[in-house]
Amino acid sequence: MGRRATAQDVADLAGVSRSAVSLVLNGRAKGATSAVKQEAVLDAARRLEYTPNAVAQSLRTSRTQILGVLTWRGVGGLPLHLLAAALQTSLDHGYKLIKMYAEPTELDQRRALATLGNQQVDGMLVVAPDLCEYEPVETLSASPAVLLNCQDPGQRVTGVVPDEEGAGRRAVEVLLGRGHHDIALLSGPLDHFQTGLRAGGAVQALRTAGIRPQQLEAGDVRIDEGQTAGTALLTAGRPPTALVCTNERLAVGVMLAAARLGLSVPEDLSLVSLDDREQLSAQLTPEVTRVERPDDLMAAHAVDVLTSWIESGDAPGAHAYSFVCPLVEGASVAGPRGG
Amino acid sequence: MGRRATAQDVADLAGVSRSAVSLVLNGRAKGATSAVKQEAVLDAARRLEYTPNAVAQSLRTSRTQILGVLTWRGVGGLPLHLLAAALQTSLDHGYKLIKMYAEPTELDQRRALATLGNQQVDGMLVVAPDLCEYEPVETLSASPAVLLNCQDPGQRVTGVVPDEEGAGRRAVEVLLGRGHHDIALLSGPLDHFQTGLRAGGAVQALRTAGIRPQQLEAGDVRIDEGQTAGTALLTAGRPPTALVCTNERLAVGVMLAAARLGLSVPEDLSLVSLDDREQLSAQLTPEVTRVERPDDLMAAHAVDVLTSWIESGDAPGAHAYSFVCPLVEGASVAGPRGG
DNA sequence: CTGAAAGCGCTTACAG
DNA sequence: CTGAAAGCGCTTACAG
Repeated sequence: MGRRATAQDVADLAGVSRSAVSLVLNGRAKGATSAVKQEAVLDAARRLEYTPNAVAQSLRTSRTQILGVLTWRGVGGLPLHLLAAALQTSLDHGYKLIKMYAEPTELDQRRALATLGNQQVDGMLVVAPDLCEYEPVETLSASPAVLLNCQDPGQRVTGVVPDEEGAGRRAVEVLLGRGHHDIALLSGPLDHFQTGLRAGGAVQALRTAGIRPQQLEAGDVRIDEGQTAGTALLTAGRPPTALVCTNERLAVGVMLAAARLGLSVPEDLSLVSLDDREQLSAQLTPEVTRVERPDDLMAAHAVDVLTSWIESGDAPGAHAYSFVCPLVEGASVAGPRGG
Repeated sequence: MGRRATAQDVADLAGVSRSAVSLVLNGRAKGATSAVKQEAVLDAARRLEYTPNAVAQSLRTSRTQILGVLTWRGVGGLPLHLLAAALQTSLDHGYKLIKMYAEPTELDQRRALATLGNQQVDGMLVVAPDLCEYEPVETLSASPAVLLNCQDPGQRVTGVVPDEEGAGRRAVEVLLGRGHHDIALLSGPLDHFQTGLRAGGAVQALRTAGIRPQQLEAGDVRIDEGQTAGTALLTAGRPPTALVCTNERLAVGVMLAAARLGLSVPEDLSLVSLDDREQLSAQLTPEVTRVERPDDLMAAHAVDVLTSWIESGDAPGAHAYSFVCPLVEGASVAGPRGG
């Protein structure tokens, strides 16, 4: 990049000392430096296209304006939307991000955190691909750190999570509200923590309404698995009038199954999906009613908490923030007889 | 994080000078330091859990082991898969990544590159969401930089791109090879550079075979648009026996349209899609035959070129690397009469 | 074979 | 109101 101008170069050109340059450029000259000199510095900086070397600044101030992000691959791959949202907010706050992948093993996590620590990051963000319990290693609880989409069972580190159980409940309530009694639930593998919560919330809402749910468990969260399960459900002796899917890929499969069987949504089957932020259910015809995970809000909140902690210097108590998953109404829900 | 141990601490504990610590830990002690002292240093470092402060190292060596990534939002959002692949390879090479979003405007690009420059990144990676021509600002061409999924029309900066035209051609050839003559093409908006290339390649292959293609242009790359277009195509007077979709979301829509109409793939319609790496066409039933963009290979190559440039110190000539898009056979192609 | 010294580019008390 | 000096934690010629 050629040689970059340094504060010394600016000082030389402006005819002042290096300290003066630093003060003026950092806005601490407030009357301590004559207006003429201030102008000279500003002008010299402009002409030399001077911008301070962030590495040198960091070494001196021991603040890097960098957040470390630790993430890993889950059943649906990386939490790309959460990561993108976190990056957006961080940049808005004037922080850069250094991301590390790690296997969820303790050794790997520790190694990645060490690398981030050497890099002198100002804080850490742990972003889980699937909602889970996360046991933080001690380095984490000792420094500014926030968990996103996971939570510390020991409550030592602040976590920001979606209310997945509430999302499952809400999906069911939409159908109950339209008068459905024959409601089925199609989920991914139930041993998966996140799916378990979603399904659990849905089942609980059904039980509360005195409905014994018909439950199907797909082998995997995939479109084809959804199609297979959907076909089985719809060709059974007495198919339900409504269905909740715990993931939108399953919902796509169900729509394909219904189309194949000549059945219409919502006339023959009302459908509500929990969303995984891939924008699939929104593009189906009819648009599928869904309960979404508020990735943008969650990520923004996590970054807000983290940066204000860094900037205030004192640790807030460890909280668990639970975010409501909002309902987005499509056109896939009608009454039990298509009404 | 409490106070981290410094090289001085290690030197004190080991009873040697700071220089000795640095030499031993960087493996440059080769006989210059007695074996006993080397052991003492290593041992002290271990006991203090010493790891060098990367910021201080960077300031001294003027190497950060950080790559700057510049990216922006395209029609399908961010190029998340390319970014994930680039991160993976970078970490494998011992480089961290700092990512910046920028609008594709020159001002924004310039600002983001300036931030990255202040951070003293060792090199820059420009990752485009959709294949395009990218006019690099001068800072880029003056430092180690590689373009991923875009290319410099002026050929000053190395670019790594997929052969989208070839992908379009290949999709058609699969159908021609099975004896189809009635082949339609469903694309996204043709004024989109990437879509234009895909469609162009397909049309060219069709023309070469003496086939005048039936072309449909969806208003947007969405499932529902694909479904609408697919329905129109399949209910027309004389529907084609085969179809190429330029994007997998369109293919999902076509599958839904076919299912609704009681038509089967591939018996009634053979289908080939160009893939956008969302793993949708792979999860349809039947699995859709597709031509994929080799994101992992492209990203790995871009990072390889960039890091070896950084490490060798001298700029390689600006190249344009074009990557072949491989065919992945599903079960969505048969002969014109379902044979 | 080893240690003392310089210096990367900054910021910030501290004298004058 | 301003400049000279120290120091962040490292690496690397350079004396001894």
